[in-house]
Amino acid sequence: MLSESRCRRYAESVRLSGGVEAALHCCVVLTAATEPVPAARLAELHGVSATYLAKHLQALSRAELVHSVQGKSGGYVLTRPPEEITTLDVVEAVEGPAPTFVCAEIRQRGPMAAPPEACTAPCAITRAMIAADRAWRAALREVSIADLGRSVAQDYESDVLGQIVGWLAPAEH
Amino acid sequence: MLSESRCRRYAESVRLSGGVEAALHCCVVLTAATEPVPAARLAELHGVSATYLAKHLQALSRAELVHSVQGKSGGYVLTRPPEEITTLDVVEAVEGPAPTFVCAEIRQRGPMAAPPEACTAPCAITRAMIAADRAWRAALREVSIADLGRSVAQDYESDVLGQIVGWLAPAEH
DNA sequence: ATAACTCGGATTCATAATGTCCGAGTTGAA
DNA sequence: TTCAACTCGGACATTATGAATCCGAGTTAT
Ligand code: FES
Ligand code: FES
Repeated sequence: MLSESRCRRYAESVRLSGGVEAALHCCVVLTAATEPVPAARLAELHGVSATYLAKHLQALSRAELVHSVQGKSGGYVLTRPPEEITTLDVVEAVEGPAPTFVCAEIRQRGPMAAPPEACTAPCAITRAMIAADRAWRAALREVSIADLGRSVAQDYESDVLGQIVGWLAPAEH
Repeated sequence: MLSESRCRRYAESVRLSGGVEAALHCCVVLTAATEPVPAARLAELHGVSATYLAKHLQALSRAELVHSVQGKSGGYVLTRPPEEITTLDVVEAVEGPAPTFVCAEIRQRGPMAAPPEACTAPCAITRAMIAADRAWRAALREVSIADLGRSVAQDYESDVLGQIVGWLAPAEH
């Protein structure tokens, strides 16, 4: 459908799901919105599949980051002020709380297996991975949705968010 | 085959491939080894599929982390002293150099798309993700394979690495 | 010279992410 | 009060990616 042939050579496994990008962009938009925004409208705005984006918004809803308003003029609204929603919150909501590294306890397999009673503490390798994981999450926790909104505003001269909100509201109904 | 039903509920996408764990354990073992170790032997030691582990060792070989010695008593040897091989080197070799987050340029899609000429710099969201990615890699870079070996030695009283090397060498041949 | 043992890349299979659908619930207006 | 339209919510196919496998090329010790 799309002509894009975005060379996706990169494809081993550390990559995090594409839905994260959409979810974050949606959150930034919601930062500026004053009324509930339907998922369909957000999808049209971003040019992505409506049903698929809905799936991710549901994840945000489950994580209590956004509140869903049903009914005729319903949609999604942020539950907390944007300063209190971190990028990490969104990422964990969409990607799940899984750690980047899961130890399969390799050390307990094979002929030289370590006895289970010696494996109360995590393996040294696991510890290193967990430390890195913590660093990653800490960095994401430093940035709030509000920060992202401000950065976007600075990037473009014009008041992009304002324009977008304007486009959202009147919408031929 | 294996009775383990290791509940793998965690399954969204940030998780990094299981091969990393095996590769790192192999590197730690190679730290102590004095002679080339065949992939098959490493696989047996860890109780994992030989052919699959070979795949990952090849990745390490391509990344110039280990040198492959062919022939009758060949195998793998570390190319550099273990102090100069970081955990990050191994992870990148196995998982590929892909960043954790790839921006699909959502901002350039849809009715309110930003014009391409305004998108020379990466999106604010991308910047945040890149920063977190840097933090993650920095943490992994801090730990060398030699460090891991030392930590393992401290964890267990007995000289595990020595025992393993002993098991590797004589091996009914 | 031979034979055995090594790695190397190309191939197949299974899992999980992507993308989609229709039904339940709620709101707003007539 | 009734109705109708619009919303979200979870359950369902499809496709891409990772996991696991195989056999062939090359090298070395005998
Ligand atoms: S046993 Fe899993 S990382 Fe060492
Ligand atoms: S356009 Fe890709 S992260 Fe903003």
